[in-house]
Amino acid sequence: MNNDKPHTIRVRFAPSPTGIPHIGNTRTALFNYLFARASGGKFILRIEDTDQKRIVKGAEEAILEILEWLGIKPDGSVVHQSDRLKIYNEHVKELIDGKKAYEKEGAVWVKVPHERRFGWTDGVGNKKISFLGKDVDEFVILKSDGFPTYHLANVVDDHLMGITHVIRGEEWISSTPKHIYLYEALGWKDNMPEFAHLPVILGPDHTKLSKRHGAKSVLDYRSEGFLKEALINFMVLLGWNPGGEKEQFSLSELEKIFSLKQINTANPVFDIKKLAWINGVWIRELGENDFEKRLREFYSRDNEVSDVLDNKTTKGVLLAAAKSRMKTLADFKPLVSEKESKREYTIKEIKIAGQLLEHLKNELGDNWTEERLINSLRKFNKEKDVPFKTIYFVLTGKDQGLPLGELLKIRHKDFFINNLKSE
RNA sequence: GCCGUGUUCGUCUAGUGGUCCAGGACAUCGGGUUCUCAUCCCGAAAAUCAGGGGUUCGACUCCCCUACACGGUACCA
Repeated sequence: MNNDKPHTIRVRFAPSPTGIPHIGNTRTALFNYLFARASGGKFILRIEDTDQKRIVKGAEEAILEILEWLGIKPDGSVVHQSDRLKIYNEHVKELIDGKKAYEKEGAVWVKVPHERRFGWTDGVGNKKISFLGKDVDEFVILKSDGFPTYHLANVVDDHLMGITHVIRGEEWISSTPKHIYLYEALGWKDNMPEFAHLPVILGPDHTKLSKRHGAKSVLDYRSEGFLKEALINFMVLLGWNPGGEKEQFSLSELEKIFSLKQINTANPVFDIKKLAWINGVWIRELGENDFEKRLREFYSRDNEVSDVLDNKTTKGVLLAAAKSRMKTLADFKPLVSEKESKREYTIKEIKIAGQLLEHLKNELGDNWTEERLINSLRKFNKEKDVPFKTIYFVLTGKDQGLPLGELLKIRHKDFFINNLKSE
């Protein structure tokens, strides 16, 4: 099976369904996927459900949904290790028969020769890593519950599935000598995969990324209004850089230019500010129809926002005006909501509101157009020496927001008049 | 403790012996455009290249040591 097309690159993403993958784990999937696409190879999804006790309900569904949403589609069908117990058992037996493994305390163990040295050239950083056999602990390959451990199942599957490159997190570096030994013991030494270990993402405090500081899943980010394009762009730039000064990359672009050689060896620190920035970049990149589609998906259960989007006559101006003012899709509602909380007017502002109301009545009468409005506000600004910042506030009840011209089109003059009357 | 890996502006990074008294981006600060806020444009500040030894005519780039960080040290993955 592994020899049918020896030159085809095959990689796999092998998560265990013990929780919803956070952004770091998802980045591992992304890198595998990109490497496969960039080299014309295959990207396989394998669920490593060998630890029955720690399986979390819904975790596998979440993994699938993440890949689906991101557009990182696995090739072929999903493999479950729990379906392959017989295969692992056969290999365990082979190892026992060959005196490479032994039973002890109800489990099957392997001990690597102490005098040996196990080394490889890592695909990340292209550097040699090696361990002395004496530093590799004796380990279990088959647990007493009949399930294999990662070490055994991983090696057997990678070999049988013809995996050519094992791209995984750096927490596996010290296990790699065990894996190399297993390949040898099973007689597969001559077509071992290449190993590439990705540096893990650190939180802002330089400790391992955890829930506390942003190790959320991409599903969490999605519900906060982040775009998949931005998440992909952000993840790929954590530890990978093609060398130029370009910062914005689409998935399809990455599928062409990605390379393992350009992955850094140091641990990057997660920076939410940069994620927010790149998300804004991608929002501004959206065409009007696509922008509306994303908003409708995001606000599918919000009637107020849906109603606003249903108004065909104002939708165009609204979307155009909102787009440059958003970092996430969640920023849209505060921009358009009538119910948005307004702060208290100061005494001075109340006075100005009254004056402005008089001014506009005299200047505009019932004929409010954008041009007439702005011109008369300019006049008010000059005559009364009231800064536009204040004018904007007394007209809208907010310190910032959409431009007045757009607001006139969307909400009409009564909106302004009511704000000038209220205090 | 032991084993492994890493260390360039606050952060992401460019840089593979001379073109680097170190370039870009985010964030920060200042300015311009402007009806607010953004967008956009311009500019500033920000790294004695972790520290110390070598090697070399010459080191951010090669070697060694130290410090620190991260990973591993489970019948978890």
